[in-house]
Amino acid sequence: MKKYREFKQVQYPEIGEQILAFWKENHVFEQSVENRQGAETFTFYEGPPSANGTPGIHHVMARTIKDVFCRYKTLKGYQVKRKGGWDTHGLPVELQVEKELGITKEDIGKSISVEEYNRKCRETVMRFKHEWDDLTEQIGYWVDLDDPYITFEAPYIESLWYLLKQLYDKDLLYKGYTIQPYSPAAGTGLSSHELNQPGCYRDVKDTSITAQFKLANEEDTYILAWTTTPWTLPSNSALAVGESLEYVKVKTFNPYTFEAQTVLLAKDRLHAYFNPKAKDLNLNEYQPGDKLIPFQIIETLKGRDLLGLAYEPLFPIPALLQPYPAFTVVAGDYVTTEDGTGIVHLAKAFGADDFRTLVQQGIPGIFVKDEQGNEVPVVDKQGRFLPVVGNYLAEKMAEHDITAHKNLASDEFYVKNYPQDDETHPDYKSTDVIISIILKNENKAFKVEKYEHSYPHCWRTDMPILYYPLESWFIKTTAYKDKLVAHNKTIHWKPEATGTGRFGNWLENLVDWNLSRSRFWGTPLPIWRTEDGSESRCVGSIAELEEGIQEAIAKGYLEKSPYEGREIDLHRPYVDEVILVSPSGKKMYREPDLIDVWFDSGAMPYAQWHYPFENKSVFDANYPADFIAEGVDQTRGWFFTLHTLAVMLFDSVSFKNVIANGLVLDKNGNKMSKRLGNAVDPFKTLKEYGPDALRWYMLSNANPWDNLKFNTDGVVEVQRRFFGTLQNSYNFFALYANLDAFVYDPANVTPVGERAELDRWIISKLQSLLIEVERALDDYDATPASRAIMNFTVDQLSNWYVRLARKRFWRGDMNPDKKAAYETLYECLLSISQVMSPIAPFYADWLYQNLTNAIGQQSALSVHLTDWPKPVPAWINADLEISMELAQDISSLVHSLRKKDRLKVRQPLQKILIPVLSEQRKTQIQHVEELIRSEVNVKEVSYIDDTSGILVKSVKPNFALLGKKYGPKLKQVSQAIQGWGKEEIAAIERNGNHPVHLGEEEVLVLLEEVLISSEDIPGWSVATERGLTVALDVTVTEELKQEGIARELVNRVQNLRKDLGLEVQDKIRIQLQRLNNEVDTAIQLFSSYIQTETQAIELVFVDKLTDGIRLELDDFELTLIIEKI
RNA sequence: GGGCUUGUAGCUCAGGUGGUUAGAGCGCUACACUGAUAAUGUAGAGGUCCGUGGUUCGAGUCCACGCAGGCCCA
Repeated sequence: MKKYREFKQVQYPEIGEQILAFWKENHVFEQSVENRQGAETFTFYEGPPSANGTPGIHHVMARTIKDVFCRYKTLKGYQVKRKGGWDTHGLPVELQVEKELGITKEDIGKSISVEEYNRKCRETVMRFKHEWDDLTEQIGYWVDLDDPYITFEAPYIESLWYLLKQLYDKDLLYKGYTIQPYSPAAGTGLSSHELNQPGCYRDVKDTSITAQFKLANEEDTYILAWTTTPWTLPSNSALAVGESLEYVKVKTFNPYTFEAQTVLLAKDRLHAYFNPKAKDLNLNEYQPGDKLIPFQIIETLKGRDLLGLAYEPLFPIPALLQPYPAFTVVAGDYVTTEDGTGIVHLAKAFGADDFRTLVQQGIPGIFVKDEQGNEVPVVDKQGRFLPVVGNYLAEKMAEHDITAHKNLASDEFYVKNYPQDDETHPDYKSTDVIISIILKNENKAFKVEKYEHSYPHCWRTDMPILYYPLESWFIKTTAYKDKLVAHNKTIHWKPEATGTGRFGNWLENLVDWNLSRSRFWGTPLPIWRTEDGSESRCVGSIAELEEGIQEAIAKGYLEKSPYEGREIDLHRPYVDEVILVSPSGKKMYREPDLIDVWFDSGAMPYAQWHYPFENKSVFDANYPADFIAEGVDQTRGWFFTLHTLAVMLFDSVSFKNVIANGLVLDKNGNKMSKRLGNAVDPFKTLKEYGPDALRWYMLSNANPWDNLKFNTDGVVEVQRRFFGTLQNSYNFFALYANLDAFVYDPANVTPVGERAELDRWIISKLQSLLIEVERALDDYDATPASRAIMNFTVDQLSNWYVRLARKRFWRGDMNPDKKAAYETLYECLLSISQVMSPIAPFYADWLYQNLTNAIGQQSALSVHLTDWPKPVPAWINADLEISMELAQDISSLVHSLRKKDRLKVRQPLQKILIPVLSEQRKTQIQHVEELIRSEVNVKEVSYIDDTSGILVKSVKPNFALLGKKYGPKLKQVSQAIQGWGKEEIAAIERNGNHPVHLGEEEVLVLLEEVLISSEDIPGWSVATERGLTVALDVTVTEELKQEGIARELVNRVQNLRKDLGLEVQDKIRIQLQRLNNEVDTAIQLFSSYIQTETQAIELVFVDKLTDGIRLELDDFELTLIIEKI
């Protein structure tokens, strides 16, 4: 009976299905977790995907990485719980719902209620859960799908509220403002998504001004700064320069007022403002109105020299003046000399860069107080100047006699043409133009021109947008910057650069986390405030909310609870209906904002367990995570929010090791997109190639943090080269083990020390492999691990061990050597099944079971329930590994020599000659001499050494050593060494050193500073590689020729046996037609050899064979008949 | 525009701390082997190591500036 299953051909996708069914039936995943009950935990956090879209091939990548390390740690003895999760809130869900319903945000609350809308979102968001679960199973990603966390569920949100309240109580939650795209025409802020709609950015011609800012402490000296939004100039409160840029002071004249003056701008921008033709003009000869304006550089200085310079504001409106350090020069890292003057005007309220820079520099912006005493920008939400500026402009228009298309009142100075005035009116003047004229007249403008650029427009109103400060709730992350940075340094990032670079820099340039989103489907901000904003509170639990509701009912502010007769739902609109009572007894309303969905996912370590309301001990045992993995695009998303919440609330990291993987691109390196049709369908790919080759390809092809150019050719190659070879090796084992009725008996194995050299070699290699794979996986490096396994399997085990050991398997009956060979091969295969199992879990389990089914109870049910194989250091034999490498190299050299002389391996040759320069080298080769002889089919190996007198040595400088010692003189020294002959080499070998003359000087070159080798044997055909030289005796004697003929015949008979479909153990009779020449002689001479090899009971010559098979050999023809006995 | 990242053979990728002749697999060409055979071995062709400067006796490797692709952020 066959103990080991044999396979003609293997369908990898079927193995996937079979093993998956096996896992399910036997609850292998559950067992792999339960088996480790009480063991040390290894905590993994699942970054929740969103199920409102179908999964793509890149999800296979991400999930494979997660799975590999969780499986590995399980084998290593840890208990690894993996709770799945779903991300359910956010804009993509809303947009999808709107698309399907054919509505826009404006319809919400009108044609559709918030209640209805959110119900729709809730239905939509889990739409593709089934596909996701399917994929997860099919690729073998082990994660608990039965009890996942879901971010829209009330307990989850309750945990979020708890965390928010912690922040609120620590005074880390505050209301401020941020510069956002805003449409005055529509009266609403726009998301970046809305701004990226096609057609939003349009080329428009705007009036641009290069304004002159007069230095406070220098006569007639002005800083030039350029802007395409002149209306922001009244809000200017600082100017930014590039610290390392070069600036020049130029003596010249104002082109509008012709006044003599000195201006300051970037050196690289000089040509944009001054005509080179005017370079040599004399400043004294300038007449007002001259076309060419002379100029003269009087000083060059660096940007950093300008820092702190004070200047006078362009618009001296008393209400707008601000205390020092306003109106000074600061450094801006984004300043360039691409356009403008290399000096950038900053208006805190109207630019995100401006805002950030001024906040960092501690410089006030230009704001005025409204009736409530709040600071507001000088442009209102309708997009027009407040009267404080409007009045000034109107006065100046009168003063400078400027006529516009209509009489502009102080509240009619719109910064863009929002009233849609007739721009074709002959006197039409935009506010930008009016400002320009005023500045020109007041010697405050150096250049005014129309400038065409791309500017964003509101997709609803088609009107230009403004960047405008809007109210938002923030988490004061900047207060924890140092701790965030310090904790990050303890995190092990793969690749490291993402942690230090992308993530580290992000932390260094941290701004407060803007939590607010003006949306409907998401976690509501649990903050209630009185209408005047004087009192507020943050609700941290459902109980607290219900208490508050009761209080409000008692007070008469609420008629009844919005939750009367329904389950608690913390979403809008229900929470919006809740009114709370302030400490002073006033009504409090919820701030209408939702929070950033990244808070949802960043809080999963706590919220997935409904912490702290439930599962406190589970949380404690699983915090922080040992390992997480997501795409590198999550750096500022999930990675950041996980880290921030952990540091701010728990003064801890939330993950210790993280892999940030790259993108999966199409085979040409383009981004995959459903629209372009180059997206790879993971289900189709799985069906075709099965999960193992796909997973293996993705991890072995390149490091996961490099982008992967996904090409199915690569999957095919992995399947053929690695899985095919491995399967072949297994089949070979199974075939002969079954013939010999060999069954591996763990209780009775041949001690390694008693096995053949070849066995001990592959076992040594195997130990090295175990160590290497373990080291790589411990360092979260799956790619080198997979490559090492592949290399061992293909190059060492299959192409060397099995090839050389073949004869031991098929020759004779069971004997100790044969048993050891079976055991060795079996152990290698078994270990491979284990170390490959994290990466290729299906095939590995299948292989493991095929190997172990015969020994029943003594093995585990599944490879995933085993312990990681421990390497045995005592089995590592470095000398033997070197010897075997020499055998491989020598064989390769002999093969190439045979090839040069067209001598087939089947033709035996007498001997090879190997020069050896040391006794040690000789011993190493002698160890494997037998192997070499049979591999290359030669009778003997001889060695020649110094005593032979025929060794020809050559010498090369060892550059690494000599370079360090001689530096610039290296060339001379190495030239001298290369000129050495026999005597010098002999001398240095004898004395340990040899002198070299460098002109006058003499230096001693030491023996270890040169490399001596032997690359020639006079009179022999030799080949050399990596310092190893081999010569082959190519003489074919009569005897060798006869043996060659015998081998040739054996070969042909074997082929015929196979053609006839004979089994390995079948016996035959051979009849040959007599030729009466040296062929007959050869065959007779080697008849017993031929008979043994071909299992021929009889070998007879006859005179005439009528139905014989004609064989054409190299030099002769044969006619023969073989028949089964 | 900024930060990070990648660029080595036709393709996919290796190439600690600088060392003179840059490797592997696939593909291609030729030859061989044949009791693993839809497997295997050997040899050959194929390189501006993205470019330009620099440091050095010596640069794929270190530095600077570019170019091209990618991600994130503005």
